[in-house]
Amino acid sequence: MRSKPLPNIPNEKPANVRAFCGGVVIGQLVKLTRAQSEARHEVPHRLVKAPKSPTTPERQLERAFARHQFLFESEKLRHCASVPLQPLEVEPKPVITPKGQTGCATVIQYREWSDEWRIRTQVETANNLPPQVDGERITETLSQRGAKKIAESCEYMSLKKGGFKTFVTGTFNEAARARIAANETTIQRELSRCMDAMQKMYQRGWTTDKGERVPGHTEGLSYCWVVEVPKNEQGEDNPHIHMLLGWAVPFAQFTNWASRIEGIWGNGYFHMEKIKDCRCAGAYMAKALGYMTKGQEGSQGKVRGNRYGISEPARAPDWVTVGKKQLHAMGQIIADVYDHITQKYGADYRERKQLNKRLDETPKTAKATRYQIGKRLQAVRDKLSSLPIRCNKYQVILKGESAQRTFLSWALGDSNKPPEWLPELPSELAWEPANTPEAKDGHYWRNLEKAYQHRKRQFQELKRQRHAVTDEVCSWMVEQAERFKDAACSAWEEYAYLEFT
DNA sequence: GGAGCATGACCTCACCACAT
DNA sequence: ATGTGGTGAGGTCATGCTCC
Repeated sequence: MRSKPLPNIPNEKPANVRAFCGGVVIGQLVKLTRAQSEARHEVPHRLVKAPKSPTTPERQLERAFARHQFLFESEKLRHCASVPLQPLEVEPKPVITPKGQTGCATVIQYREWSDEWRIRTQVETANNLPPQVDGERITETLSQRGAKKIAESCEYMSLKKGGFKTFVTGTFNEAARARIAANETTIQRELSRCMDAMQKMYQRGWTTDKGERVPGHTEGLSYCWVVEVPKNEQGEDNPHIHMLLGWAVPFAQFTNWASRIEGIWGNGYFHMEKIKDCRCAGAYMAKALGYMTKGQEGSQGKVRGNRYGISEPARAPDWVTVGKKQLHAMGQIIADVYDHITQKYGADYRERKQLNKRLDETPKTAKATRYQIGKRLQAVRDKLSSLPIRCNKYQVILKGESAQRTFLSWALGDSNKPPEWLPELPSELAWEPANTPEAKDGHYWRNLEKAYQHRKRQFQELKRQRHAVTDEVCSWMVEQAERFKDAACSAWEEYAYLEFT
């Protein structure tokens, strides 16, 4: 029986093969061709003339390999029987960071607009300088961060401000394209000029062509735009922008309003479309920017300047740190929760991923199939979003105050049975938040102190050998040490002030 | 996956001047 | 009163590496 092809069976240059098996050198066997082999069988003084089914070199080779395999396996078994196996560490020991450890902490944050709590570990990163940034800013793709900011803005607007209300597609006419190509202007510059004017119109109000006065707004205009530069059929750059506006007007004013804004744009078409379901604005944008969620492969067209923009009122406020505690066991606790969630709901996450992929691969024309996939996808999404928790290896996000309370009291070692979205917590893993780490617990201060101690030792050493140096050098050393101490102290004050006030 | 880090490029904002 | 545009001050963004 041959389960898999034999390795290294030479086809053309068999003489090169030198594999040891059962005392036979395979190369020599293979050297014999079928004709040679048959000739050998036809020796005159043998009773049996050439056999009907001669043992071919291939067959011999197979046998040799089988024998070798057998010997090898039995040798392995013998070895395993005589040498006892080392016990494997099945359950790794929980990692608990000692209290008072420098440079790491548990951070508790809150985001009001989504009513979410985030508990994460924070570690001071290596003090690496970021790369130098200079020259023109040219981007080829929308960054992950940009896509995230846009998605968050849509969510924020939907939850807090009634959502974006108008979807805009703006194009550039030939003259504008030529000016962009000639570096006379940038897309962003054109946009900011337009947004400046629109912002003023929004806040000051305006008069319709029928003489009707439309009052302005006290708050700023919410908007969010993204640039896209696909190639047209002739292979030329065809830049255009997609924009979401938190501004809509009654139907009677719409035409006048839209043509007025198109006038402000002045670079070509500025197509405005009322968003029917304001909570789905994010979907509009995602649809317009198919690539937004599709990783970073390939170029999406070169853009000089920024690739997207979000006005201040439309920006989703960031997380606010409400507490900073000892790291202690929190890193391990988060890792355990992540393990638990991926195990318990793994099937759902996998299904979501699979359905997303299938939806992506299904052509737009197959409406019925797409509808079916979409329906199942929605069901899985709903199921997952009904969980009060989501997490990755380094952070846990909890929806609402009660989930946050449940999580924290569980992490602190509450003996009550945890909800199904949390694992059992071994008692030795209970989190001890202890005292809040201060700036002094960071690497920065520790290093500063170390450096000062080093200088001090250097100086004392020199002082002991004073006879070896001149008074001048000695006083210079004193001055240096003192100067360093002053610099360190003032740097410390500045640092502590920045960090905690 | 998310965030800190430093920095240049370029944008946004508030305000002002001027035209209609 | 409204529209338009200029200006300086201050704000935002992208970038790559690193860590967990």
